[in-house]
Amino acid sequence: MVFCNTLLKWYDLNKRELPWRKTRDPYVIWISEIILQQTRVSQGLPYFSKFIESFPSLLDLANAQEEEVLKLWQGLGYYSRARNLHYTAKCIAEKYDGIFPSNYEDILSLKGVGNYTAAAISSFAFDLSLPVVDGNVVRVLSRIFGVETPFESFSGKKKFYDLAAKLLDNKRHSEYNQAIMDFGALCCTPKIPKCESCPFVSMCIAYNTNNINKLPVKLKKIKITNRFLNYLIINHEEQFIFSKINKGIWKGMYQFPYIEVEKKINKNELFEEENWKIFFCDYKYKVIASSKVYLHKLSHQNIYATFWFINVQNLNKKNFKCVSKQELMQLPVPRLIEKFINDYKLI
DNA sequence: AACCCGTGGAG
DNA sequence: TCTCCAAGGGT
Repeated sequence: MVFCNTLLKWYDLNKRELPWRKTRDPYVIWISEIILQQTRVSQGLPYFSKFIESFPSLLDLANAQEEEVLKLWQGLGYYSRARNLHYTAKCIAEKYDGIFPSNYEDILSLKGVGNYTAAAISSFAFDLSLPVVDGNVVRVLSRIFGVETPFESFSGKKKFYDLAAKLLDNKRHSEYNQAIMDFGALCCTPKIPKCESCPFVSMCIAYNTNNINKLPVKLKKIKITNRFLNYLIINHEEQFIFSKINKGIWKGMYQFPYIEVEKKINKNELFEEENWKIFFCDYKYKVIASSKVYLHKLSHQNIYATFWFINVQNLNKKNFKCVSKQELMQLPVPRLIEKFINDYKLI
């Protein structure tokens, strides 16, 4: 009880003005929560504005094409969020008659909505008494209450959810949930937290045992693989070969055809690659130039990408999807492709 | 359970 | 340059 009173007092003085806090429209709150998954407010804010402007209501989103949604998401990353968002909008339009579900179980069942997001929507839009447990909450609770169990583990999840539920204010749930996340984002930050102005220093176990930098305990060490992609920039009769990606992390977006190789190789080795030969089989082609090597760092991959400018004399355009510069600009592309296009002023 | 998924900013 | 990681979720 002392905890939530202190927290709410801090919030009254320090809270951020954020556009999605001005509404109780579950659609708008849902959009904001999906955008903010693993994403900083400063990065997500402009996307939120664009998104709501383009799709003011759930039915606007449901009636859109997936490509439009991905185009608006371009540059934000984790593109499955955009695909799931669109899928779920259509699902709500059909299954729930366009009315956003108002109970926790139904909200949780939506694709792209997990424990955190379901609790957030339930709390912020419908004032249900559910604690949110996100990265901020885990960090704040682990430090103040000295919880050393990693949140990723099963027992860790139970500990943090139990503790969060116990601390939840029984009147101002929604504000309490906003407060603890703002507190984590502004005061109890991952690096160099502002302990000198923290209202919980006297009771904070991490602070008083000099363990601020050790909490929260995290398990996962992700493994990063290197990939070597050679994109083929084939401009034929004012059009580029440019096709839709049908699987993987960039599914639904577009890119140039590419030849992937196992390791860093030189030009002559590349031209002797089996996949290179298969791609160009009967074509008369000439390699005009190549780009620098782009290093594109993803969460699980380092992509080393080279773009090869190639002229093909006898290209059979029926075998490829070709688009004009104007069409290309309208299509959703991963950041890597966008950077290349900008660098070479293809558009 | 363990591993997968983007991008950019801070330090 | 390098590491960490941010309003997590799906498989």
